[in-house]
Amino acid sequence: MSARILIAEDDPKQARLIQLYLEREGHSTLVVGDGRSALEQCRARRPDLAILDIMMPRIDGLDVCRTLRAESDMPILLLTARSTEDDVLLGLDVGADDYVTKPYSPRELAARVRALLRRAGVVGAGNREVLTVGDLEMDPGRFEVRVAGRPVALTAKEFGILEVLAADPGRVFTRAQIIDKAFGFDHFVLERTVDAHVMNLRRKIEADVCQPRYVQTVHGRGYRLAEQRPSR
Amino acid sequence: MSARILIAEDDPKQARLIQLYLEREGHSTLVVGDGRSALEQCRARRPDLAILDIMMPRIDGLDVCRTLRAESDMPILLLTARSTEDDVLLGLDVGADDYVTKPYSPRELAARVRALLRRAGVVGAGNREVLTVGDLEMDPGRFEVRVAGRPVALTAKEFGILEVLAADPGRVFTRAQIIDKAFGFDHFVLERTVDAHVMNLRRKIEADVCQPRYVQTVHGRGYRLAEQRPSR
DNA sequence: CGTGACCTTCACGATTTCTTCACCGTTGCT
DNA sequence: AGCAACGGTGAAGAAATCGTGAAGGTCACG
Repeated sequence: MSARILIAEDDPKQARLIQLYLEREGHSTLVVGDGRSALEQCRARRPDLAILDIMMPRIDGLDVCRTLRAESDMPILLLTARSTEDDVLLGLDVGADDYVTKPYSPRELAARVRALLRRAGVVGAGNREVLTVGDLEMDPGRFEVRVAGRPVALTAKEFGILEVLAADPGRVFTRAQIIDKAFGFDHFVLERTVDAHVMNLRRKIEADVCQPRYVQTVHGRGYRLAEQRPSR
Repeated sequence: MSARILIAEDDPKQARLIQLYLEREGHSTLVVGDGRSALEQCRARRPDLAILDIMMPRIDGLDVCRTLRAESDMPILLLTARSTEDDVLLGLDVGADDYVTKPYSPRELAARVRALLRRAGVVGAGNREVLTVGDLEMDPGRFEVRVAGRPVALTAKEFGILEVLAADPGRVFTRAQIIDKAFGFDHFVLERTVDAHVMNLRRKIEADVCQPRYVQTVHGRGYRLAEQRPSR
């Protein structure tokens, strides 16, 4: 349960406090004092979670968050100095997974870190939306998929893959992207593994596996979920 | 304290924002991205409250509201993009219980949700209501559970877990979520601990522990309380 | 200060799921 | 057509997940 955590906070006292608490929980920490370092270290070290103060020299936390979010799904927790709603709104808008407003209790911070870490790796944590594509319905909250009303039992990975594809029907995802988004970004598997899952998935949801109606192969690129042409 | 709330909003960011705020208040949410899904999910899941954006694909919020209102008296809150009076009038005319104009503060939204729920008797009743799932009855106010009329003595944790699951039957909860919601946000416990409690719980409420009728395992995800198929 | 209820963790085995591999048919390019 | 890269497929070993019993710890109560 230990993780590598980046702490971006320009006030050394604050940083030390956070560091102390998190290390007591068995995590290893890395402290940086400004936004640019935060960005660099996140890219280089790929921590399991980043804690970003919003007000920082050079690049502010919001920008760092925005940039990071564009590159990865790493869990990000924002520290907002003021508890004005604008800050919170902005933070979430920018893609943060959670926020803590100062002054905070270190205990709360640690708890939220813990919660975020547990949820990391869980696909669709923030994407609990009922998706419908043609005769295919999926409900991430219930871990349920129905084809033409008939429920289908999928495994975790199969569900994850379908979820990724369904997030943007018609768009082609490479195997690398699928592994990243469905399995978690620290998952090391061969790309061919995706093929195996896709096949199992097809066997469960396709009427004719040779002529997939939903999960289609794009030769040399990857897979996609076909947009269903409403036949009416 | 907790209600099941449907959020119909086509902008994922907005949806996530609302979701985060409401879940922090202890509610359980379900997000849909278009009007048709909103209608379907409302009919199928019967949430305690629906939040509808007016501008949505497929069927707009006003129509959804009108239709829902014709079939039930579920509390409905409309999100209107523009704050023109026409919209507001139209919204209320169509049977909405309240409306919030964008841009709104999440705090305000949460407050209105609370008010609506209280008015509807969902939350105000303080969960004095007895939850019934098949032959399982639980009375959170009394800390009492009965299976087929026979009272069963549960420990605090067992009761907490059952309560979390019962808040939204059919929905799958990860062990992390269960720990957060049942034990408290700052409770530090291995996820496997949940298993132990679930087993003890099953031994008390299940006729056949190997074929759980209530608390079911979802491999790779977590646990859920089965929806009981009314054998009509 | 002993007792018992409860919570948490651990360890083992059973089961399910994941991953890889090898073989072969397809596809796309020249 | 011929070639090389690509993807489908089934099987099998590896790994993850879960159920289960038991041990140790904490706390309240008598």
